[in-house]
Amino acid sequence: MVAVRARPIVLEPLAAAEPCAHCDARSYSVCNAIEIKDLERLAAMAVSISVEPGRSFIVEGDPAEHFFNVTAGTAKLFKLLPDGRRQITGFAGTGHFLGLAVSSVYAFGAEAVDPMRVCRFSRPKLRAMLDDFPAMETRLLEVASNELVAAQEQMLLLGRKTARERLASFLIARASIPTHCVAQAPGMARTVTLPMTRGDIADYLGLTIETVSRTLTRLKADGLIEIPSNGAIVLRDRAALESVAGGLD
Amino acid sequence: MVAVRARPIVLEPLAAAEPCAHCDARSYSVCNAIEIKDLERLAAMAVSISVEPGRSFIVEGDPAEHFFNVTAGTAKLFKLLPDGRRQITGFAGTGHFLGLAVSSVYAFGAEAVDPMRVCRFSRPKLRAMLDDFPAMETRLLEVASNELVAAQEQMLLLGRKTARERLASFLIARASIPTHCVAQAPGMARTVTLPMTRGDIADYLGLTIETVSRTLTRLKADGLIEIPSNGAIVLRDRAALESVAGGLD
DNA sequence: CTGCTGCCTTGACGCAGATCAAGAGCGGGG
DNA sequence: CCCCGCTCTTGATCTGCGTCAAGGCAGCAG
Repeated sequence: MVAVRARPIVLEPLAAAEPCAHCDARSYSVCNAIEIKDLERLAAMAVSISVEPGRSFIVEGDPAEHFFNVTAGTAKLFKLLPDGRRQITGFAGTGHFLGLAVSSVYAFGAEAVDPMRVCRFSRPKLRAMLDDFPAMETRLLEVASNELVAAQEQMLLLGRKTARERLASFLIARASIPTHCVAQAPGMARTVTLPMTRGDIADYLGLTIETVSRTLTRLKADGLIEIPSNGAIVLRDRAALESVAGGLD
Repeated sequence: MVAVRARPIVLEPLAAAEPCAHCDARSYSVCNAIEIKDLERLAAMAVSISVEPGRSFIVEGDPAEHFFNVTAGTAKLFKLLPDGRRQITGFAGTGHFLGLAVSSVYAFGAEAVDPMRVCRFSRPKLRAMLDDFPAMETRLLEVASNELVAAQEQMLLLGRKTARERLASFLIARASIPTHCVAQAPGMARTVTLPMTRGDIADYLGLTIETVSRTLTRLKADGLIEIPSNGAIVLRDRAALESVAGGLD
């Protein structure tokens, strides 16, 4: 196992509309602003890439030449301090759009958490596409607005919540991601799958690995969750978790 | 002095293009995507409002009926937990656009820090305007992208930086706001004015008032800053501050 | 002038979470 | 099968920042 940090391998350019029309991610993503008849043009500019776990496909500070669209798997997005401290600013799952930045360089890095597939677009080409299809730009603004709201929520978490509240908030938020939970009834999802490590969770919540581990153990002892395996957590008392996440009791 | 929390008073609807064409904020703001000949239409839908210090003009959870554009003064944007813990997610100065949210309710509150003027737009009207002028939507996406980058930077600060690093970062960031510093040469601004209280700074940086006060005192003792008055700080050693802000030494 | 009211500073002390350290579980390779 | 490497858990101790408490100081009203 050598040179894992090398650039990901380009697999196939998408020649026809086919791949976009049948893409799993389309219904979640910005692409759904494009009508089927125009999908061919979108497909022509996209390049499908697979990224293996641990490999990074966006490097903070590199020239921002591409946009990405996640079609499978999960990425962690992060910023680093020179001494190695890391803050994960978000996890990008299926349908997530990456690379929004006016600047000429990426403001964050991105690395695959599990086996991923992404669609890659060149910035100038996507810009041209946006000029031709204002609906897509509207959709993009919508996405950006939602992320802004999520970012504000995360600032509240990082600035003002306790470790216990952070973990509860994290689990509740994860439970509402369709891809990553086994839904019983709407809003009643019980089992949350966590593709990322404890270290990733710690860096996302502004804590250490040890505190994450201890806090999960305590939530389990309190009967709020079960931990069947490292990659899964069962929400036993969702109402109580929500109340903890909101800063009550 | 009673009922300070009441709704702000509407002053004058803007009848002609005049006020927009001569607006101090136009060059900073999204409005500069609109050509002069179309400004009249923009002016027709705007309502100019003045907000006195301490008065809130956006309430978290209220129906999101309006967008705002700051034309003078500074607002603090914040989220609250039920027990009163507060996280200020940003300060909005002249030219800042507020209210981006797909949701039907505001995701944050906004309160004037100093005497403010804002332009208010109804959401449906602005939506119609955006459909007619895609350039404005493009500009808005640009603004949203920049805020997203700033939000990620703030997450790094809140999740991973020490109190000293947070204050240094805050002062450096403030120094690059044209309205709030006395610029000597480009990038060489020395005096930063701080319209907000220590409590506001604390809630912005995820600290307490006491820690903000102590940390500023220590930065002063170390010769990095001077504190001529409560509302102003002189950056004596900008390079050293930048290095502290970046997590070095 | 005096007293009041906010805001800020400073000091003493406590605690949530970080750090340091030692296993425990577990999957993969030989 | 055992060994190795990795992640996770758990315990002991430390510490940066929060909490509690006591003034200082400037602006304003009377």
